[in-house]
Amino acid sequence: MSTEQVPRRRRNAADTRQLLLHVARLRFIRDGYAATTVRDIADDAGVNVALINRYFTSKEGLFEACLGMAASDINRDVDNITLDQITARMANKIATGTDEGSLQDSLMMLLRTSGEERVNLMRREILHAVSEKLAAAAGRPADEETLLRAQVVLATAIGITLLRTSLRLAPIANADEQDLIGPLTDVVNALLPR
Amino acid sequence: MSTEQVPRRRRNAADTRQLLLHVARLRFIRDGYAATTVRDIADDAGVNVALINRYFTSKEGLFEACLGMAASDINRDVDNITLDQITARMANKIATGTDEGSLQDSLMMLLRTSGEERVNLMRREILHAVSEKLAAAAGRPADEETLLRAQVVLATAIGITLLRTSLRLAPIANADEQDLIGPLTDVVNALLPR
DNA sequence: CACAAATGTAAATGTTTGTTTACTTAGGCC
DNA sequence: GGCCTAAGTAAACAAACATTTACATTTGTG
Repeated sequence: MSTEQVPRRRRNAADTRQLLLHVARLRFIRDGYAATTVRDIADDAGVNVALINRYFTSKEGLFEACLGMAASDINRDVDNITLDQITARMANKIATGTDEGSLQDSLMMLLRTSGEERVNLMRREILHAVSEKLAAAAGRPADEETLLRAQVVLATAIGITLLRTSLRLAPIANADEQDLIGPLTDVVNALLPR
Repeated sequence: MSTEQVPRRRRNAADTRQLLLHVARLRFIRDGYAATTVRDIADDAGVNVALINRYFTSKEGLFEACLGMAASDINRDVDNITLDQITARMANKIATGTDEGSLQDSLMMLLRTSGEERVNLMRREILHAVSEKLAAAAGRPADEETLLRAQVVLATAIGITLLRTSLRLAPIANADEQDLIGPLTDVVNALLPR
């Protein structure tokens, strides 16, 4: 049996910064901002606590950086999306496991709050952009009602993600892509008919 | 101008207990478990911190009591509900402001976690019961797919509540009962066709 | 009215928190 | 190859935290 020694990482600021981002994101998503301690994060990364303040000035700064990552990931997912793709991509991205930058992760990250008002504004802007892209995919004039309906689609995605990852409620938590695609198709077609 | 002195409440264990429950629920819903301090709660109630431990043994105990309240409230809301009522009641209960025991409050409370596994089990049981009642309202045999579809309805309610109360995302955050009833009807009919 | 139990408070306790400081170690460049 | 800067660490810091203890006040009752 190997000694499970992590292959001793060489000193590299960029790599360490990235590593901290990665493990912090997982913690923030799973436990939330307040319940996550900077020592938790540092231990996960196998580095000293002080590095968090060195690279991100504060716990808050690290959180904002994680939020920025989630924003990029989720924007990439919904960019130039078409109405036909919404259902399939939602089912796929939601059902697919929690790998780095998955839609589930990004959505959960967007639900986390640090209490800072600036962060709340960021979250609102990101989600507003997402719902506008969904509304645009519907192809209809971007009126208030279309936007509202797009946000209900978004709400469904968020709710499903919550029930699956945070609450682990059966059977939806164990549903695979194939199980989800039917209900999701019905919801999207009902909310954003072509 | 009056001195704004709160009408000095007489000593009464039951009343104080209830008062603590009330203000704690609001805090837990708004700020989450970890971000809420027992001093916040005690100050809101205008009583000494030690009373929390006296009446609920711990912060955790107080949280569980709040969760129990939310469970009762939400069960009352979905008990014996019929398919026709789901849409109207969802739209009404979601749109209606955040008064004591509102559906929005109960749902938000169910999303809060203290980290304790026992609490996670409670939340899962409550939501499972809710989704079973929704499935029962659909009138169809209680197979897995009906339950899954009922949980997607629940997910939509949760998502909308989150977007409204926690993220305050416009325009869904400002939508009134009349604005919501259309999209909600479409979603419920699509997921649980009669 | 007195007194005992119930209700409430103030203050102290020991952790845990995020952050800072002073120090050590590794790595690239002339 | 020595050296200077970048990268990382250990230890200490004060503030905030949940909880406990010891004490005060109110309230119902004989």
